[in-house]
Amino acid sequence: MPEGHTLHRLARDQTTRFAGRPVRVSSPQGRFAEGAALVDGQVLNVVRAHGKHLFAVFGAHTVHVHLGLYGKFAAGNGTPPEPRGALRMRWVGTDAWTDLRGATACEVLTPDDVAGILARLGPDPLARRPDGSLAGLRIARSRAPIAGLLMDQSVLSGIGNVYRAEVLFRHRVPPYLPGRELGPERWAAIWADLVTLMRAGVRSGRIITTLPVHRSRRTGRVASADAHYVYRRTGLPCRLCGTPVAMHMLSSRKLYFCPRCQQTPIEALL
DNA sequence: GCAAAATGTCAAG
DNA sequence: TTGACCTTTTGCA
Repeated sequence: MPEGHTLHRLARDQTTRFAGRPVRVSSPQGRFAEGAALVDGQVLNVVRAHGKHLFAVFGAHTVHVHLGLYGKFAAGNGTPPEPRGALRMRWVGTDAWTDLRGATACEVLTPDDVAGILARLGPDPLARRPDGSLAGLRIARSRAPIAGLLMDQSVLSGIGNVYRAEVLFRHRVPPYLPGRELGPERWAAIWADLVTLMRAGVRSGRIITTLPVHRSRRTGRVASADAHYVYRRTGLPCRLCGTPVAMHMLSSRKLYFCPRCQQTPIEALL
């Protein structure tokens, strides 16, 4: 589930489990063999996330991982399992191991390379001191639909298709509204909401946007079918107004929204 | 047992 | 705008 919350959670966990000690790094699949050799046996300093990018610092070498659509880490304690399938990268620490498969990017970078990537990324709601003002300026100058801008990692980073759809619904924003028509107050509210939602996502490891409405009285849990307002709910009734949830393709990604709750005020009056 | 889909990005045209 | 990339999971026969 690689939106920003996943990467920040991974950074935190991997730092806890591996940092401060040497890590055996290998690439059973072979595709990362050269990179692995550069850092194998080195002490891991820290793992950090910015948006959907993960940076594991081994002295002057940084392992950069981008999970893309399919990438996934598996992890455990004790002896790692026999390598199976396309295992791009394996870490083995003193009592912990982790396996990476399917990532779009897994490479060793210099500090300059890392700075170059960070320079291309917009502010991250999961930063220690979140500041959405730069993203707000970009949005206020753009004619592009807000639904597209939210997914643009150079405008703000870490938002994927789920948070995009859900936050627009939560604020009743029409997805095609041009960025310049959003207004600063609405942007401030959206940004603050993203900070809250994504921090909750780091804690739980899931994207739940419907709390507290759909939490079970008995167990306090949210069923996966109840975790979202519109994401992947095409044709199902909107949880607020009952209108069937709509799905459009926008820039070849699926965009989910409620055509009634997310109308512009003027359209709503017609 | 196989096809399709999945939370993403980049390069080619 | 379209396809390539990469792997696992889900859903249908």
